[in-house]
Amino acid sequence: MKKYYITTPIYYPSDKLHIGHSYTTVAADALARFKRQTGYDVMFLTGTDEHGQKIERVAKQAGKAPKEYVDEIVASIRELWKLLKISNDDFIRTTEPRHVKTVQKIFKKLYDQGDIYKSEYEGWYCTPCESFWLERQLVDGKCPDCGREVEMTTEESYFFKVSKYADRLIEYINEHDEFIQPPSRKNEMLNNFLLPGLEDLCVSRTSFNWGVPVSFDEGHVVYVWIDALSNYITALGYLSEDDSKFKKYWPADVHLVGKEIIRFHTIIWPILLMALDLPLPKQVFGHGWLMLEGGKMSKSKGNVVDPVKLVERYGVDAVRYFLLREVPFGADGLYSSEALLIRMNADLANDLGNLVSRTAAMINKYFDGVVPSEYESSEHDALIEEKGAALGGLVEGHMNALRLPEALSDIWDYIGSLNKYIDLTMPWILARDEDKKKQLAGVMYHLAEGLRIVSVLLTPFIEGTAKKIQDILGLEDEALVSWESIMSFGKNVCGKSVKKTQPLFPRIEVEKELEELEKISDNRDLKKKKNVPKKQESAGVITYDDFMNVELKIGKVKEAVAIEKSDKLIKMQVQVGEETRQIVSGIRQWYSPEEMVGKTIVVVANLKPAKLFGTLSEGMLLAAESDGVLKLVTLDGELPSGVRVS
RNA sequence: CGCGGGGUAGAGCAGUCUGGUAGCUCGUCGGGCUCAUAACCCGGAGGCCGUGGGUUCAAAUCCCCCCCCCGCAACCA
Repeated sequence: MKKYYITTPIYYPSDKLHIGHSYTTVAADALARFKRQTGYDVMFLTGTDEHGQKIERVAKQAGKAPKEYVDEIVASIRELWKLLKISNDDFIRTTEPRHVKTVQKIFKKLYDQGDIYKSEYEGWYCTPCESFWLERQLVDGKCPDCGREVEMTTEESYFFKVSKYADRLIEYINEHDEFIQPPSRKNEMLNNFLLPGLEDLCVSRTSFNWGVPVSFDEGHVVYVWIDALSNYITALGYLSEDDSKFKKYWPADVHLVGKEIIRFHTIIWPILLMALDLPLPKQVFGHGWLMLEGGKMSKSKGNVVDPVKLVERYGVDAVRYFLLREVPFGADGLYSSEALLIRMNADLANDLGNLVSRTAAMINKYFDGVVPSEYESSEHDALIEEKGAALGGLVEGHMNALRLPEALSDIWDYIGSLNKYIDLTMPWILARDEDKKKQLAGVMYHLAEGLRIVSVLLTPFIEGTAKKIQDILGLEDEALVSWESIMSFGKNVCGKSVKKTQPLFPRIEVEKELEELEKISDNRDLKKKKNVPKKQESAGVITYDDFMNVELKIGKVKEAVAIEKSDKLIKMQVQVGEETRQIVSGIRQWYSPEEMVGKTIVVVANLKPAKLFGTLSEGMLLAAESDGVLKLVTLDGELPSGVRVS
């Protein structure tokens, strides 16, 4: 039996997943299901990438241990995949022992064979900025950001000799056109990263703990990408007692990834595999993103689409269909509620749903619900038969090239042919003449058989709907819905009892529904606002002492300039008592640098300094924002700067 | 000159590699039909292919300049 190993990226559980993640996973699922249908032994892997500084930090903010924090999110991710009918064979978490142990072994192995070596990260260090600088970056030998003294510092780290394998990788990429897909990505990787030359990669960190510990050197954790990428082989049991799956499925046939992480999958990952003396994955496919009107999805833009809500409202098949059909695979697609509703109406309700309805209704009306076995052919049959018999091959071709929208498009082209076939043969006319009963029988048979083929081909994409159609057509026998059974336009449906039906998909009034959605999102915003005070009453209460930990002081803005190249930042020199602080703030949308000068503001004086846009900020100013309007917190009257606010 | 993607009918896109009648879906207008979920089928209208220049018998397509949008990168302490 031929095998097929397909993976999704492992997702980062710092927050709930949005429709973009669902897209990748649904696409991988459709491919996995298709391969199973066509006789492959499939391994479909997904999972979560749970380490790293960011998780450590957000967990802390939530007052939880990292593991506790990710456990909850991972549970919600598993729920989501269940909801979207994802048929993954395994789910790997990078915090599982099976993964951690193997990553440690991999790291050790590479260290022992000399591909990972310990060295020192050396550079000029500016303590307040917490930054390393190269000699050439220094301005007059001082920190280019804050102008203060820097000192030569070194930090211990492990490095991976990626440069050693670069030539081999370039050669491999050039000899295997199918390795990086779509092809435009290949040039991007070669020109931007590989050909200019690779520097050895720093593969350990000492600045945080939430990671896979380096087994032979306490205090170091493995660089998160080495950790994460390894999931594709640790999940198969590589270097474990039972590596039968690894032997069976590796190398992967497809790593499906978002375009933002192609680089890691086509450079670091293959080099890691080369160092381990393992075969490379056959293909890394970087698909595009689902964009929203107004740009990329992101939390800060407040435009994240919750897949759970969509499925609850429209059903899993509508959501799956939309994702797989609407987005050109390999390029960016656009998500909008309107586009989703239009797809549902036009393709699912009108074309497919209605075709099933009218076919079932006619077979019931004219033949008591039984697909006739005896019939006469008509001049329009040939097209339906030929297209029907060829459809499986067309779809298979597209699927093998990962062209999912095109596969669906071809299926819908056939659905269109069936709808047209009804108009051409005009069965309602034939039904008036008893002599034409056999011609009518021929029409019914072709429609039912055509729909049988459609239902089989739809299975990997929208299984629920496919099963419904098969139920209506009375196709209980597995042999009648097998892949082999649709390779020819046969008489498979003859004699089957066809049920009367309810519509497969409702027609939705787009305008009304959009208004409805608008209301719902308004309500949601209201709820959010109402919830805030409640929280503070309970868990969020702080003591007086807690509050006094925050040192708020009066400050006067002496100078203010916009930071060039940044849209939002203003750099200010603020007088706080005796000292002058540099504060960087993202308020340019609301205040110009000129109007900031002379303002009396409230400053958080004991905030840890941080770098924004490469510029040091020693504190933060208070302001309030609502619905896109931001107002500074200022003083009602005059007081000297430096005075404590409490 | 940071990197990349894009500007084609009212909307969303294909066509550009390999020049030769500008195409698809939705919408819109008109017609047909009544088996069906106001659905289905047919037809029409609607495009200086971002601007300007060049190559060519011929440019959406190749070359050059410019304009605009978006994403990435750096950030909204």
